[in-house]
Amino acid sequence: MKLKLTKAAEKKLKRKKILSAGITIFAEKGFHQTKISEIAEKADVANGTIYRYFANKDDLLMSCFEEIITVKLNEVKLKLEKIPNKGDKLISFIDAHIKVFTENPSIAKFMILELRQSPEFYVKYPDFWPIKRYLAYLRSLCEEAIEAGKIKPVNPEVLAIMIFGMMDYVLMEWSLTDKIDSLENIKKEIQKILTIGIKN
Amino acid sequence: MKLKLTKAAEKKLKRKKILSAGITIFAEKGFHQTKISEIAEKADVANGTIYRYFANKDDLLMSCFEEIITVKLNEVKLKLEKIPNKGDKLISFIDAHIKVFTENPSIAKFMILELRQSPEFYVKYPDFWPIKRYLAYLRSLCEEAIEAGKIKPVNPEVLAIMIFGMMDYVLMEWSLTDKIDSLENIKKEIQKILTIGIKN
DNA sequence: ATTGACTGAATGAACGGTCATTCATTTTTG
DNA sequence: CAAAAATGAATGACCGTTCATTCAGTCAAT
Repeated sequence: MKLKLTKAAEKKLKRKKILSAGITIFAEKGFHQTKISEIAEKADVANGTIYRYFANKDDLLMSCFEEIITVKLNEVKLKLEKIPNKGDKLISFIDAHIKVFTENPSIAKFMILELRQSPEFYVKYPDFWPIKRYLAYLRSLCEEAIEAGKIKPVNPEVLAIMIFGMMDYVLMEWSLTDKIDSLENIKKEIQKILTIGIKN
Repeated sequence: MKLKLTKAAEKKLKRKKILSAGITIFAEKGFHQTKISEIAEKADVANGTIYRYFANKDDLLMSCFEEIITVKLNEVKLKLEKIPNKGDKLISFIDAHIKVFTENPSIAKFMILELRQSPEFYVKYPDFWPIKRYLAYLRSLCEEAIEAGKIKPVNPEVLAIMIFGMMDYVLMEWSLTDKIDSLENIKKEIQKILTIGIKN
């Protein structure tokens, strides 16, 4: 028996297919090196079809971000929900972040490389910047940890940005070279440095 | 009396002029949004002249990086030379880095934004990646501090990447928004967190 | 059950604007 | 007056986007 899908469901499915192809190819080649025609081919649709789902190439990229951030933020939240004490979540965040963003290679590459290349879009569409939601969540973890007295009363905004930036760059180096340590070691090192500092 | 320059000196001067125009305009608009003709105009040369000094647009961008990194790395080194004890340099690095990369707005923007957008070039020309020299210096500071017993024996490679990435992202947020604290506060916060950690 | 008109999705060839790059010519230099 | 350097108009490749056309599914009428 062939599954019968409603029209709306089919549309959503095709949209997802284009997004998924976009994520893969943007990750592989970067925004400017990626041709719409390549994404179309990978998604098994015609060039023009993409424009029935997305206004233009910019919009497609931003939608890919949106998609990934939504999915990944939920995954991270889910992982951290299991931790009973609110104040303890911050340190586990590093764990969850690394897991969630490295388990699928093409998504990892998309986030790590494409995101880095996107101040161009940050400047263009500041209101739709999807990372803001992710950073806001991280900041809320910092605030909770401070309130719980688990960590020192530093500026939560700055701390969140520091943690995110640090992991972003570490993961970029990790994904582009093979000289750097294993992720497991990196994770431990980051957690250690962040919690107790480097001072002897 | 008009200064007489040798041919070689004049050539170097024109090269610098093009580089300086490149840095300014790349910083303003990003690589892909910048037209060679704009750089030519700013540098007061013809389009074609640029191609007598640089192989192509990629090469020009990479040379701009090269130029900035060389100059700025020297400035940072100079600042840190004044610190007598080798082990103490690492914490002052944060100070020097922020000063050197924010004192000239267009250079700051170039480094902070253009560098972020360049994994594309990192992948294309890994051997010429100029940031490597900067990171290598930072790593050597970490190693010295460890040897001197000033900081805990963490992995210096990872620590250098963490510090660089952290500052890169913080400076990007700082340069693109006005919500974030003053640089002076940010600097202190980073140094505090890095030295003594966040744990209560 | 068959027909055929209707609808909106999908198509992909073609368009058009944009630059990076070239090179025949001019200008400068020594 | 060579030779080298600089010029900038012209070239042509590239690719995002469009839109006239095709196609597939739906359904009302017979």
